[in-house]
Amino acid sequence: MKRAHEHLRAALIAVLRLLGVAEPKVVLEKPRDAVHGDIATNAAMMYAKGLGKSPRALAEQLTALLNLDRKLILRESIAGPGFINFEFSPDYLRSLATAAIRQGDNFGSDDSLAGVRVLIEFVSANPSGPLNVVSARAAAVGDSLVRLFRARGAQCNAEFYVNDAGNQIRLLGESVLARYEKRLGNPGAIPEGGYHGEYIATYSGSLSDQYGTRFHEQPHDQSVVQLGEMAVEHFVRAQRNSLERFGVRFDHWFRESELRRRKAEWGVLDELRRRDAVYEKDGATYLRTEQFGDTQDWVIVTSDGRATYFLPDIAYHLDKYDRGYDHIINILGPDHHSFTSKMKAALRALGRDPDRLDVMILQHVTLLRDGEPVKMSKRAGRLIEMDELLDEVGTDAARYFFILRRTSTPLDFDIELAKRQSDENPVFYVQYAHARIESIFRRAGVDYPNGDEDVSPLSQPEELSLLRTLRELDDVLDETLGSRDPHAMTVWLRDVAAQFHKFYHECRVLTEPVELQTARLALCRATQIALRKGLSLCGVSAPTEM
RNA sequence: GCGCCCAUAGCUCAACGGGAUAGAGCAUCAGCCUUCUAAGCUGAGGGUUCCGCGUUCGAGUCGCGGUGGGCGCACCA
Repeated sequence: MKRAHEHLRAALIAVLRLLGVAEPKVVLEKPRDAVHGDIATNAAMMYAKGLGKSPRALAEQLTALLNLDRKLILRESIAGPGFINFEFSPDYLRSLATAAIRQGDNFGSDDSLAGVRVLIEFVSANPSGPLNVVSARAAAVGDSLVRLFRARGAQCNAEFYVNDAGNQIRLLGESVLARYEKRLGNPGAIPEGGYHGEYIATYSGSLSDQYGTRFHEQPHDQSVVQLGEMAVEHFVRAQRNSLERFGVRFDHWFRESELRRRKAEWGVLDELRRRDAVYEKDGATYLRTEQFGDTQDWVIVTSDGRATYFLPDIAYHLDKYDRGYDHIINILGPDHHSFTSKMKAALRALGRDPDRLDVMILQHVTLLRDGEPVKMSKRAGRLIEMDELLDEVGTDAARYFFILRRTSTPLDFDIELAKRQSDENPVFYVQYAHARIESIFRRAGVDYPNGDEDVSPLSQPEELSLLRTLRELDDVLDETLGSRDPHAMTVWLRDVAAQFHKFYHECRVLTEPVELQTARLALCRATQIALRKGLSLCGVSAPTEM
């Protein structure tokens, strides 16, 4: 889908070389205003000074020397301070329709990232309760990124880090046991820092039904350990179910307990010591993160000899590095601001290249109901859970809404708006375009076009604009992968749907003579393929009827 | 106090490594269905891109300094 761009770039570079530019860098961009054409370059303005010419004079010279394939680029013109604007040939645009039909589900995909290994860690919620809405946002963003990387042929893995070790799991066990004892009518108190959520009580209840008084009778410590482990498995399973329901599947659930079993955190400590990156103070062991670029030093071993969370986390990231990924991407919630500088400093201290690690911090999700903030679910005392949200608005609307804004901005999620089936709802606008196309095929009673159609009758402005927009999927993939943010996909989908609705309004399909009808059916089919592809990259369905 | 993120139309947001007259949707107002889904389309109004200085042919975009908001700054995870 880059044929015209690649051709133009090569032609411009050749001409600039001819004029004496040693290593020309050519920037091609889409003009903001469509009247300026399809592709613009500022090359004449960039190199005018160096070549001792005025930008416009250089632009004249460049265009005179350019040897362009008119099947791809129809014409060029010089404008403004020295821009050169190029216009796609209509034949090139039309060829995109049949190409899309032949590519089908592979439309927009290529192997430009073949051989690149990418690891994306996301959600990684504590296994002590159900997933909340921030986790849901992370799931939507992370999974879409995985799909986008794979569309470019990268070997991309999704990973969930399970914090199933350490003090918090003991607290979880204590909390479950306390609720369990209460249920049996025995005294039991949730410890300080323990878990009070109602889901703990629900889970404890199911235990007393299933196991009777067993955990009351055996030694306290044994019960705490067992119940902690059982609760972890219970909540991990529940989280996995919620995520699968959301269309999100992880390749690997990485267990912190596995690291601890290998004593990986202590191996890291040894290596840090060897590199003289730690010191003792007040009985605790500090990592010299400040020396390696953070704003402060951090404790990695407490004065009573326990590793803090940070140490096994370093071990975990070292493990990611050792697995040989080219890009290691973390998607974290808004309460992890300190993570990036901290972890990069630790990696630097260990002699690793911190640039391989890319940390995306997601901003908050504010749930609204008709504009009013909702903090608690109907069942009191608890944040809204991901499952409750899915019950109300469904997977499609939820996934789309979560990537509708850039990850760097807080997201207002209006539950009533997401449920509303109207023009205010951006998901339905896009899905409606897809369903509308299907209804044409239903009504026509014809087979889908196979890509051999003669599309030369397509010449209306609406038809050509639609084709231009379809081509841009390629640019959208570049952008989403570069920014590690799928949000641009929703902008493009809206644009495709809008261009289609305009076409639909201006151009009839089924009532036209057969040549035109055939060409327009091909265009409709290409649009449908593009919409389905874009939606599937977001994990959203493309309904054929609405 | 230190750090990260954000600030664009009444509201929610776009604007692809700096580009030409800053665009959509919602809301408001005015139109369009005996013809393929009106969950749609067309048009109108609406802006000192938070402020100031700087960098340059050119700044919403980059730099510095402010202002306002969000969030972090544990021998918790």
